[in-house]
Amino acid sequence: MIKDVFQGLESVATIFKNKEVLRPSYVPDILPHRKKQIKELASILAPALRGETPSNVFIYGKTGTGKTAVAKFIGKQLVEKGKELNVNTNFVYINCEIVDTQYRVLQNVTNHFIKVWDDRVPFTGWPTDEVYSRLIHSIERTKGVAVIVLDEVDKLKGDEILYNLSRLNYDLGRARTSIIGISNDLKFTEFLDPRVKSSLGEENLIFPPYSADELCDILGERAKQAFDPKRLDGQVIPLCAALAAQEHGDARRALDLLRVSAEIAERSGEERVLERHVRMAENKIELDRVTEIVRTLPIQSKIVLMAVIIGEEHYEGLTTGEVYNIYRDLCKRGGINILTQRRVADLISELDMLGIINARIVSKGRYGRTREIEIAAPMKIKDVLERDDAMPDLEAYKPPLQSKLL
DNA sequence: AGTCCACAGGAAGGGCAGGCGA
DNA sequence: TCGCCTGCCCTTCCTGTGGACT
Repeated sequence: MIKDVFQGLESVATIFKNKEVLRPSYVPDILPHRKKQIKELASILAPALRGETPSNVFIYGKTGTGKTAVAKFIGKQLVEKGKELNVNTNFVYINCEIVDTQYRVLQNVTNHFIKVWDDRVPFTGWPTDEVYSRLIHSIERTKGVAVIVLDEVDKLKGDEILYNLSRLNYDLGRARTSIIGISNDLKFTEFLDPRVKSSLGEENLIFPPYSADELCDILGERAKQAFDPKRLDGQVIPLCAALAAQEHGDARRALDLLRVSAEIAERSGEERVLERHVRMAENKIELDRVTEIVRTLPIQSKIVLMAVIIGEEHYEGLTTGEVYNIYRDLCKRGGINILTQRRVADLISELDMLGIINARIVSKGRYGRTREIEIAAPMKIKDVLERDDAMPDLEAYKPPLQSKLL
């Protein structure tokens, strides 16, 4: 019987002073290299402080370029300034990846204005138009301006909600609203209803990716709060910044790298974070990413992937036909229906696009044209597949002999 | 030069699930 | 609740292809 498993662990010396500032959800007080965007957004929303309607804004930028941080930062300031000037300003933040239907967006926004628990709109049950009129009523009562941020707005199911929100101002009396849509998909607006498109895109803000130097500043700023300076080796921050800049200037990735590096250093009982911890963190993050992709793959793709792994262990220059033979065996063993080779070829292409395998077309002359396939991800993914309940039993499985050549 | 292999990959269409309006 | 629509997954059928072999 193990008693008190946390005994001794709670007081272990920690490298972190404040780990929370490295989390993606944290909104810093200083946003380096985003002065221009902050100024622009502030000037767009400034009319709110005079009780006038600010324009709707569409913010575009790749992940980790500070869109959300800037929006939240401005929102906080707006509400504070409003209090100072005695103007009622409200700021509602919705992440559309989590809240993705018309009803739930309306419900969330409405509930932001309702302070009494019993009066809140329930998760389900009300007709959508009733929630809408409750929202109008609630905003109306504030007699002020409400800024509604829809983060990852491209994840919304249907654009009706955008249309409804954008026409809120026509249904409101004294109160006013402004919508800020945030997306990392520039093409998103192309598919919108033209009315919504023109309404949402009154103002457009583009957030460019950070350069390696800029990421250094951002990390430095956060690191000041997160660590005691002597806990970090001088090379750690530049390395994290350089690795993240290689991707697409993603600050979130840079912060993740720094945090995971420090966690690894801490767990291995070291006093300082060193360059090699960053390298280990890079591998760990990559493995986590691939593991997650593999774990959530549909069963047929998992079996194809397993066939590739087994094939690579037994064959030289694995081809589509060989993978298909192994795949068929695995399906038979697991009692799973067998797809056609045409379909499996497409699944192989999909795995290739996900970066889990490499498949390149080669011509073997007399012996036909095919794809040569190899695993591109760490071999640990085999464990992930084997742990899957739906996978066929591989006990004592031997793939068919390599068909030709060699 | 022509043949032939082992596929790649496009096109068309069937079957099914889920969403939506009447 | 029903019928319609849409999107997705999949099959079937087909044409195209690079290079070793004849």
